[in-house]
Amino acid sequence: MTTKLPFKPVDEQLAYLRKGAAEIIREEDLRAKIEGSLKTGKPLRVKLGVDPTAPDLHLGHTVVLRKLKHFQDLGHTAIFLVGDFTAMVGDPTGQSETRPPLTREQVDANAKTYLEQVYKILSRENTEVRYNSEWLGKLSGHDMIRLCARYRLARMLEREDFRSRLAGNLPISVHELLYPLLQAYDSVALQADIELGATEQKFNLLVGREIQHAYGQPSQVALTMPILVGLDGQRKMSKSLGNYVGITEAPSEMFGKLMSLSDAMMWPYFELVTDRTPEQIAALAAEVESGAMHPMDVKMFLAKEIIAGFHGEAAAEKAAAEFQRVFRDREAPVEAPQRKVPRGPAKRLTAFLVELDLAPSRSEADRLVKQGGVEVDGARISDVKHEVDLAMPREFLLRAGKKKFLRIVVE
RNA sequence: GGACGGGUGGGUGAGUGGCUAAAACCAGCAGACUGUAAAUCUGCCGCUCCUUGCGGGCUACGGAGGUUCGAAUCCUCCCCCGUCCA
Repeated sequence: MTTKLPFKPVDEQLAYLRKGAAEIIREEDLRAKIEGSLKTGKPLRVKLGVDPTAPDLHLGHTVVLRKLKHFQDLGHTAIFLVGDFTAMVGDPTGQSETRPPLTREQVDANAKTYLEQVYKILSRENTEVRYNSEWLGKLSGHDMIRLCARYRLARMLEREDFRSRLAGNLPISVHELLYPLLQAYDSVALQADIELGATEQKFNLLVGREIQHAYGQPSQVALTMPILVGLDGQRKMSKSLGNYVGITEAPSEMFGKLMSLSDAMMWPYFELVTDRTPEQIAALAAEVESGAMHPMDVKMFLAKEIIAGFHGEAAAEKAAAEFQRVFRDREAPVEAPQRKVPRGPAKRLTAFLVELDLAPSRSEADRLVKQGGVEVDGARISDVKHEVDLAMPREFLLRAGKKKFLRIVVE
């Protein structure tokens, strides 16, 4: 036995890939493709396309990236497709309204930041990064018409967001209909064997299957991942809803956010954003159920594990310790972010809060103080007229609301 | 091109001349209770000024003008969305 087997057995691969997946269309096809690659020794081409619209990734984005990594782990080819061309079209998926297209500069800048973050999950060396302007930018008018001729309007309008917008008398621009076709054409150009996406991408992925077929290629397998519900436990994690955990956020920040998850919500998180196996997760759930473990402790595992993935073990431990100290033991944080302030005459506390970005407006600061949400060195200040003495160099801890702390250094 | 309906605060959505900074609900924020969870309760929820008061000023109902002592509400023009017909 000198030849090293590049791929694991079919069933083992399948089990690994199935983990956390919402749907695999069709699973038989996936099995066949894996078998084929075992025979020929050729890795499968797995495509994940992203719109470089939001350059700040959050945990929601990592769900599908993690699945791509799984393919990578198994020795297949991860194709990270930057939809630089399609971003300028604006993907309507999941949007209740037309998305504003981006300019070339925005797209380039976003793509760059995007990739840096992506490599926190994917292996840099083994990822094939492509830009779809490479082929979409070269399509002639004739090519476009040929592409459009391959699909039917009625089928296009079956898509949920088109249908509901139509029903709700909301605008649909014609170019939005092109988006699924262009995405499908990407699969043709890349000769994708598998395309990944969130469940909301299902329609687009299926169009890919049909278009590939129309262009004489075998249809890709569509593998969808569930959408990660945000911290509010209600809606999809997204930056604009503010219910997200950014992957570049500070460990302590992440920790606080993850701990604010409801108990029930931590299970999907274990499943979708950690590497625990379904069996391990089930075992934990059983322990919580039986009372052998406190849900909060389990949630702390979760938080630590996620943070360790982005910031390392040590940082995760530190964040956990700090969390315990501040919130469980109600002590002052050791590591509140510091802010240096020049010496000067005394200042209204409310004005000071706005200046430090602890409140968006003077009125808001006023409310915060009146409602007892502001503390200086642990002492609640509820007098709106309170003035902060900045005459002499000194240090104090300022708290605004539940989570915001700043160590103020007057110099 | 024609006929008709519509555009209100972060969202849904009331409101047809003063009592409306604009109902209600959702979201959000703060406090209490907790495990910074959830649930619950209480309060807040445009900006700004101060004498922090059921206080003053400013801004706001697609845009611009106009009528009026007074406009989200009436008029004119414009922009945007949808429906039906072609």
